[in-house]
Amino acid sequence: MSLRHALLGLLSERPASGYDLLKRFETSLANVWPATQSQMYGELSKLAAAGLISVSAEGPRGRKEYTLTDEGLAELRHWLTETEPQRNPRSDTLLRVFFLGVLTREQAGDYLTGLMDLSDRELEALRELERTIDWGDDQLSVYGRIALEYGLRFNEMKREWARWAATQLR
Amino acid sequence: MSLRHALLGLLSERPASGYDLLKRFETSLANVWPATQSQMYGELSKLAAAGLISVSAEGPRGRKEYTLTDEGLAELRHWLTETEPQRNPRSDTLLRVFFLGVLTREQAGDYLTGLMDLSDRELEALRELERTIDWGDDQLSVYGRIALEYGLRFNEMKREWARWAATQLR
DNA sequence: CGCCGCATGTAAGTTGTTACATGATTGA
DNA sequence: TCAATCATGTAACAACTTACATGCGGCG
Repeated sequence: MSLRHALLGLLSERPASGYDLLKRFETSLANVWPATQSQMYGELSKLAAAGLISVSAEGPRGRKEYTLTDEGLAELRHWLTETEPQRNPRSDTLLRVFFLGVLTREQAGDYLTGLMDLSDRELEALRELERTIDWGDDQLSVYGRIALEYGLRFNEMKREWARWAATQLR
Repeated sequence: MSLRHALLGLLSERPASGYDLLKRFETSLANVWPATQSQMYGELSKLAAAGLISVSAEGPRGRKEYTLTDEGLAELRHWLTETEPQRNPRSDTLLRVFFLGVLTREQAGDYLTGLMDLSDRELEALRELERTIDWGDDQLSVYGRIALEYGLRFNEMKREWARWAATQLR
């Protein structure tokens, strides 16, 4: 149910079309809440039907610009303050760890060093993102940086954990 | 597609019924790959039809004990060694951070301290789990401990990040 | 003999993915 | 003019959730 809130959240900054929103998903939200084009257009229709957003302008090529309604903003605030972030996310990466026993120690070690490399690459990508983003003083910048910091710390943690785990195998 | 591999992985240790597997999901795998009863029974049927597992015994109350076949073990190894753990998981928790700007600073701070508390509680639960589990020398214990360590480090990281983020708001 | 736990299944609905389909506008 | 980008949508399928449904077996 969070795709709808992601859309409401983005629209709380400024009106946008489905296409615009898609771009935002591919950049800032890609690491947090990926969504496909297909899913987005469907969800936007539902949100409009529910009155949480409305079509505020129409442009060329059938472009529809959506604006958050008062009800939409209220729903966004309600979600943020009254509901618990719960869903403990599934982790493919970690699931595999449980079953490394069916491999040789060497193969298991390879898997763990592979994870280290993955975290390194991810860290580099996040640092690159940090450099390229135009950090202003707006709200999204403040909280965007906080989210980015999470990614940095998370990947550092994963790298060190994988390093430690590899030593455990011996 | 990983539920099937989780089932294959559990069956690689020893044969079990759907009911047995469900218990394992509720305990060891609950934090990594939650699954419902409904989903499991369906997936077991599919795995049996595909020849990756087979019914090795039938017991009272229609109990069916499944055993991993050679093909099933091969598939498990293939998954572990040849495929990339990819799906960067969605994070409800982090998504919310992006939109804290629509709240007051105080409300945003409350959210972050709420996350700290959540991590603390999770840490306590994992430490309790560490105490109660009967850690043997078997494969699953070795790798289960490694997975648990991940959980501990992850929650410590989240707690410290949330603490840091709360200070950023001032 | 009655309750609790064992044990399996189905149905309906939601969310998310992949692929297909179409067409308008703009800038080189 | 033609290619890239803008722009929206639909269909089929896979994964997951929630709720409903049923019944046997063992133990006290």
